[in-house]
Amino acid sequence: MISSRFSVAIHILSLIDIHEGKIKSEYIAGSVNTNPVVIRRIMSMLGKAGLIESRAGVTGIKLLKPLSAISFLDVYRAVELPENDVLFNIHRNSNPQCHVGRNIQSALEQPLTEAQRQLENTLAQTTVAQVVGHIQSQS
Amino acid sequence: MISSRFSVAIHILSLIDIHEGKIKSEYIAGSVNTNPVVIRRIMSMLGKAGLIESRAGVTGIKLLKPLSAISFLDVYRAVELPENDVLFNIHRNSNPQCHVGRNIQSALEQPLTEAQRQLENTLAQTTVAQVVGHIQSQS
DNA sequence: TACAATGTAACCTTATCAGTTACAACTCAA
DNA sequence: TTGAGTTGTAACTGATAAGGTTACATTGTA
Repeated sequence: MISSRFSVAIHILSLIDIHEGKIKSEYIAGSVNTNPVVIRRIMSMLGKAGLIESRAGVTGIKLLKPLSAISFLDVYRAVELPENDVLFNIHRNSNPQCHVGRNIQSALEQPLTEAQRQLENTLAQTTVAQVVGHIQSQS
Repeated sequence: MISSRFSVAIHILSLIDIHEGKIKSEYIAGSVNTNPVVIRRIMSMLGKAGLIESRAGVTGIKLLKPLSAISFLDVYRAVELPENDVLFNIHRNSNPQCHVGRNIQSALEQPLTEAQRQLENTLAQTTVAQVVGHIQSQS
């Protein structure tokens, strides 16, 4: 299952936008209902992905792109798939002396890559701005 | 990341088909390069999903459907998503006194459900028979 | 009846995640 | 310039899940 970091990250970005950056990690933690360090940890990933910027000692977070230019895929890539960007964990070390063991990996690669591509395609089509739009339309 | 159970399950089904069911868990384990109990554990899930049938004491596994009728989605559902069938873990317990916290969950539900649906759609379009076809076309 | 295979429970190790404490580094206002 | 307040991170603690392993009861068959 994809970790809750992903949905928390979208929550964080929405709050930054709505409060125009004048917000601290402790406030965000109060809205998410978790510890400020959890928030700062996720913000650190968003920062490394070039989505936000913040500075030690300074209250406030800057969005480096408008939310309409930040897709779910951008967020997903920022906080998930740490090393190899692969969704399906194909077992390695199959027995090369077995015909099936020798070829199973290459047989799985194409369809599973395609499935991941479709998932990412869909994630690319929603922006965080749409989330804020939905939230603002609620009472 | 989706666990390797999924790819191992496809490996198992391919072997059963190629050997026409005359095969034991120990042999499969040799091809996958793991412990027979790991294989039997996954076979148990495939059995509960109605894809295969085997009996204690009897060598051999029966496919309950032709591989051309077993999609990657069938296998995925058999061995992953144990309880709630949800791919994205949305954080619960957001602060209901915060406008964002109160509405983030409903804002995320629709796009994430759609993304999962697209992934599953793609998985539904590949069958395990295609994997066996690919393997048999190799040397 | 004895052998061989399956089905499962139980345990261990490892990895990841989320929560938490602690603290260094940094800003800015008084 | 000092002190309060904030961020950035390291480190530790469960909790949970996965894969590997041992052990053994159950079952069918030669």
